[in-house]
This record gives sequence, C-alpha cells and structure tokens, in this order.
Amino acid sequence: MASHGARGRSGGRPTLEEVAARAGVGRGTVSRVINGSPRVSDATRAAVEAAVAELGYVPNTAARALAANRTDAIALVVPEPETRFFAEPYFSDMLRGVGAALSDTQMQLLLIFAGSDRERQRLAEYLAAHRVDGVLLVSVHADDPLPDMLSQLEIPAVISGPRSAAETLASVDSDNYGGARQAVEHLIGRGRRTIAHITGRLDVYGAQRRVDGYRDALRDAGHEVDDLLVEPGDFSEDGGRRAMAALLERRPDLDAVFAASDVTAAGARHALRDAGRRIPDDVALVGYDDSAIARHMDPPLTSVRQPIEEMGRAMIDLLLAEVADRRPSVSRELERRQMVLATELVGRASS
Amino acid sequence: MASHGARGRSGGRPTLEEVAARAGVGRGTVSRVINGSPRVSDATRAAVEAAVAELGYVPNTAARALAANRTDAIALVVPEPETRFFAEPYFSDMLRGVGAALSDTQMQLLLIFAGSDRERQRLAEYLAAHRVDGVLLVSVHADDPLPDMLSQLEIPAVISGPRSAAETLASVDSDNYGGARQAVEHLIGRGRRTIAHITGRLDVYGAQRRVDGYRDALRDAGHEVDDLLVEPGDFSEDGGRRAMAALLERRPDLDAVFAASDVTAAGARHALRDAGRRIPDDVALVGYDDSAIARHMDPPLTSVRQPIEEMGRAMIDLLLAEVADRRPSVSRELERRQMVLATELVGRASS
DNA sequence: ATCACTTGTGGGAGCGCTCCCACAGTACCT
DNA sequence: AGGTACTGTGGGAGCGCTCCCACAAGTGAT
Repeated sequence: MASHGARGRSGGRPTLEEVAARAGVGRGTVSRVINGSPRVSDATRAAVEAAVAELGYVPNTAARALAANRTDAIALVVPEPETRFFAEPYFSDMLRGVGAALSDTQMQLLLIFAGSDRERQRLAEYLAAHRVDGVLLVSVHADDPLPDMLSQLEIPAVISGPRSAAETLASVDSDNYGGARQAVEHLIGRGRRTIAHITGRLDVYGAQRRVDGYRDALRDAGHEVDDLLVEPGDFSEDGGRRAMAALLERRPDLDAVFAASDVTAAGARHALRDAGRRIPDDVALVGYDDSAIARHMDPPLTSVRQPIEEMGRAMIDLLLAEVADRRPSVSRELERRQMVLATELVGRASS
Repeated sequence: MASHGARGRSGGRPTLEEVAARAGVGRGTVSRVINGSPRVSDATRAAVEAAVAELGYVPNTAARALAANRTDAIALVVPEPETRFFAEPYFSDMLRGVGAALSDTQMQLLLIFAGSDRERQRLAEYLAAHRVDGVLLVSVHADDPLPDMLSQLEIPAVISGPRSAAETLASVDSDNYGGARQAVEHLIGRGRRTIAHITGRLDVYGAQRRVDGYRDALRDAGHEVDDLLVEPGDFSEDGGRRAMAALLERRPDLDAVFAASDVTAAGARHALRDAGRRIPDDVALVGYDDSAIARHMDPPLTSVRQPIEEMGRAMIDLLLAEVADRRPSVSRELERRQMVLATELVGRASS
C-alpha cells in the first residue's frame, strides 16, 4: 500500500490527515487551526494543538504552495554585481532592515543578485516560474527593464528608490532632497563658503534629488552655485577618490564637500589626504547613509542618516499588503503607495 | 467549472497537461522531456519542445516538489551574526564560490543566518519542515548542535571546516596546517627570528591546525617556540588589534607576525602603527585568506590563499552527490568525503 | 513462428495540502 | 410553529506534477 508513499520519505513525517485522526476531527478543522482561522471552538483548537505537538507535525510547504497557489516567499533583488553589494553598506543595512521586518512573519526572504546578464537570465526564469509571491527591488537604475517585467508577470513589487517622480510601482524612499539640504545647511552653518558636491550615479533618481537639494540649499542661503563644484561619482570609493581629485584640481579653494554616500566620502578623504588637506580644518566632509564606515572613519564622518530599518519595514508592509490584495476585484487606493521617510543629520568630527 | 482553478491565477499559466495536448502526446512523455530523460524519441522530443516554446510553459515548482518530494533548494547556513558575515570576506568569498558552482544547476541557494537564538529557532523550524534538500555549513564551532540536528533530521549536509579530526559529516577544508607552515617558513626564509602568531577562534578546528602548523614549522627550523609569542584572536579586526598590542607588550623584540586571517592582520597593522613599528621594516606581517583586504592594505599584505572558489565547488559536488544518493539502501563509500585543498602563499610588500 | 528483450509511450494513482459546499446545531427573531 | 441567521465542522475535489505499471511495437535469437 505504501508503494508510492515510501518513495524517498525520511522517517515518515506526519500529515494533516494523521493529526486530524489523532485529534478526532476532520482535515478541514486541522487546517483551520494551523492557519489561525477564528472559526474554531476553543475546545477543538486545544485538541488539535495537542495532537500537533504529540506528533511533531510540521506543514508541508510544497503541498500548501500547490493548493493555495502561493509560495510564502519574497525576493530581495539587487540589480548589481555581488561585489558592489558587499562593498556598500547600504545594501547590507537594507538587508538587515528587511530581514528584521520579516522575522515576525512566515515569509521567507530570498536574496537574488542580478548584476550580470547571466544572472538576469536566471532571474527572469525564476520570476516566470512564480517562485516568489513578491519582489523587493533595491537601487534600480532609470532604464532598468526589471520593473516592467514584474508588472507584466503581475508580480507584486516594491522599489526602494523610485526611478522618477512618476514612479508607478509602490515605492519607499528617504527624503533625498531634504537630506541633502540638511547636509549643506549644516556646512553653511559651520561657516563654510565653498561647498562642493560629489554626486551618486545620476541614473539613480535619488542621486539627482540630492543634487537638487544641494543646489537649492546653496541658492536659498545666497551662496554661489557653481557647476565646477559638482562632480559626478558613482557611490563607490574609487569614484569618490577620482571625483575629489578632479574637484581639487578645478577649485582648489573649496572648503567643504558633501558626498552622496559614506563610501564616496571615504574615497574623497583619501584624495584629500593625498593632497595634504586636513579634515575638518581645511576641508569639512559630510557623507550620506550614516553607515558603519562613518563611525569608524578617521576622523569620524558627519553623515545624513536614512532610517534604513524603518524603510525595510515599510517596504515589507507595502509588499505584503499588495500580495494580500490579490483577491478578486480589490483595487487599492493608490495613495500611500509612495512613502518618503525623513532623514537626520548625525554630526561628527569631520565637519 | 473553473471555480477552483481561477482562484488567484494570474493569466492562466499553462500546465503539463496542456503542453501534452498541444504536442499530441501523453503527460508522462512531456514530463520525461522536461526532465531530460533519454527514453524519448527524437521526433517526440522535438514536438514537445515546440509546444513548450509556443505555450511558454514553465514547470510549477510547488507541484514538482510535492510529487517528487524534493525542493531543489539548498541552504548555506552561517552560524554567525550577520554583521560578522559582512565584515569577514571569507564568508562572501565562500558565497561567491558556492554560487558559481551552483549556477549551472537547477538548484536554488538560500542564505540563512543563525547567529542569534531567535534565528536558530527559525532555522530549526525551517529544517524540520524540510524546506531544503541539503545544507552547507560554514565555519562551525566545536560545540555547535547544528550538525547533530541535521543528521537527526536525515538532511544531507557538508561542512566547510570540520569540527575535529574525527568529523562525521562530509567536509571540505583547505590545508590549514600546511598553509600555516607556508606562512611561517616564508617568514623564516626572509630572515625573521622572532615570529609571533595571532590565532583565530580556537573553538574552530581550522584555527587550531594553524597553530599546529606554526609551531611545527618553527620547531622543524630549529627556532624557538615560545607560548608568549602566541596570542588568541577571534578572526575579527578588533581581536587582531588587541592581540597585537598584548604581544608587543610581552615580546617587544618580535620581528614578524603571522595572523590567522587578513582581517586580523588588518587589526594587527593598526596596533603596530600605533606602536610606531614599520611594516615590513620592523615587523613583517602575513595574513590568511588572501581576501580583497590583503590587496588593498597599506602595505599590501602577504597572505595564504585558500582556493575558495574550488572549495565552494567541492562542497556543492559532495552535497549534490549526497542528495542524489538518498536512494534506498545505497550507502556511499565514506572515503573522499573529507576533502582537503592545498593553499598557496601570495607574497606582497608586508613581508 | 515463438520467445525474450528493448524502446517508447499513455495514463492512473498519489503527493499533502486548501478551498468551499453541505449540513448539523444553536440562537433569536417573527 | 416557522423562518433566518450564524457558528462550527466534515470531507470531496482539485492544485500540477512524478512515478510507475501496462502495453504496443520493434528487434533479434532460437
């Protein structure tokens, strides 16, 4: 009789059916208890729970996924090479935030890199197979086809930084514009006059917003806004170093720098050192992210804190709501689908 | 009629059955084609493949998992806090190696942290639910209960560093003993006389073996083996710093240091700098892992390279073999289940 | 012509769940 | 007394696969 069932089974895991028999109830009732349905009497619930405990029952995920047409898994997709992921604390901080937000859930988190074409290909197959209920998209560039693919496959998705002001996907972001203003206003308040900016990758919307904030803060304070003081970077350390060197060449009189990320600031610091400038005596330096790097830099780096933990939680909340709302004919209100969280300036010795 | 099927379905993914109808064959035949069975005629195979392409058929993972009692997923379990994972390149290098080895497979890789009790709890549930076919265990401490849990659940597992010489699990490791000898012999060859060692966490077997290699290399060369020259570290940067400071205090005459990891060496470098020692003029420094840190250190760090890429591949090979061998009554030969890969000394300016 | 294999194929049964319909029981109105 | 509603429960049907048995057709030895 067990001809089929014995196949590959290890130690005979108990099934719903067995739990039901043990508790003297039907299959449906056990299912309701397992899934926390309120439509179960207290007595029955207790009996089922006892049977579950005695048998050491654990639901079979595959069976559940098949029957319910969901996977209870979501993917965190990083459209960058792995090396970048490990080099930039932004990503690991985000991962931690998301993980924390997910830890009171049944949901499983998958980390997927999509930096190379090869990985992209794999990801596409992965999504086509609907192996996740939803997707978290981190740091997407302006022309990335991923978001479109997702909406075509009707897979719920939340993006960590919107691609533009007209983002159609649900999104969570920190107030890049305001954060940049905080940084620049801080430098102005410290008496700095010639404030440069090393940008992030400009195909990332948030990086553009930081440039806007930088410009507006200067203008509003009646300071000069000189394009020679703005040099594009790419969020990397090397990019920061190169940009700083270029800025020193062009405007050796600068007395402050606002870098679009802490890692960029670290690169800038090297270039400043190489040029014999002291921080903060000669040049004040402010970063963005308030990552571990900022605290450990020498001197410790003033930085704009993004509430990554909260951002992670917000993304999860949005995504889970979207996943749940796959019920027929419910079309959520589109408001509140674009969340912007406030930043905070953390002052340290570098400015 | 579609009352059930329509539930939550998005756009009606085609099923095996539909592909079969389209190709004018039976369900079994399509399944055989999908799974690459050789028992299919070329003509039939071509017809099925055409139907698959036309319909855009993608197998339903959940159904397959349920029917075949496998998940096509394996977990990389890191029994450390996340912060450690990101701080120590060993882990990310390992992840990259494993990922590469897995990329020509259908297998999915899950990254699971089990640093805190909470995470441990989650992991236990996860494994009890048999949500993965096998487990890769990285950097396990001597008294960790995880391996026992795995064998109790009969989940195939491979461990990256054996817990002892009598490891029962399949394991892959680099030649820690030999690598340490290489490092020390190199320093001796450079004319260093008083060679200290900062160890790794001594509840990690590999760290002990490095101490053994260090001692034996010194003894065989007729050098002094002084316990005052050995200071325990914990693979972290801070640990390296503290250990170096302690060593300088005890044996200010030392002229070389072999650190159990590159990160440890980075900490030691700081302490040496703080004490005004020049590298390599006053003190030669050798690390272990040959991670990115070694190349970027100032001065670049001589280090013992572990073939992480190959180690990852070896782990995957062992694990997949073990997973496949879940067939009844096949008990593999136990030889070749403990693999040890050779290390290589990479000389740089620090020594 | 018979037997013994081999090769390719179809399709039934079953994996362990969830969903939902049916129905018994109870409660509270008319 | 009958209706209407709700609560709790059992179990059939079905999710989309894989496994395996059965069997047709072909091959080659006797």
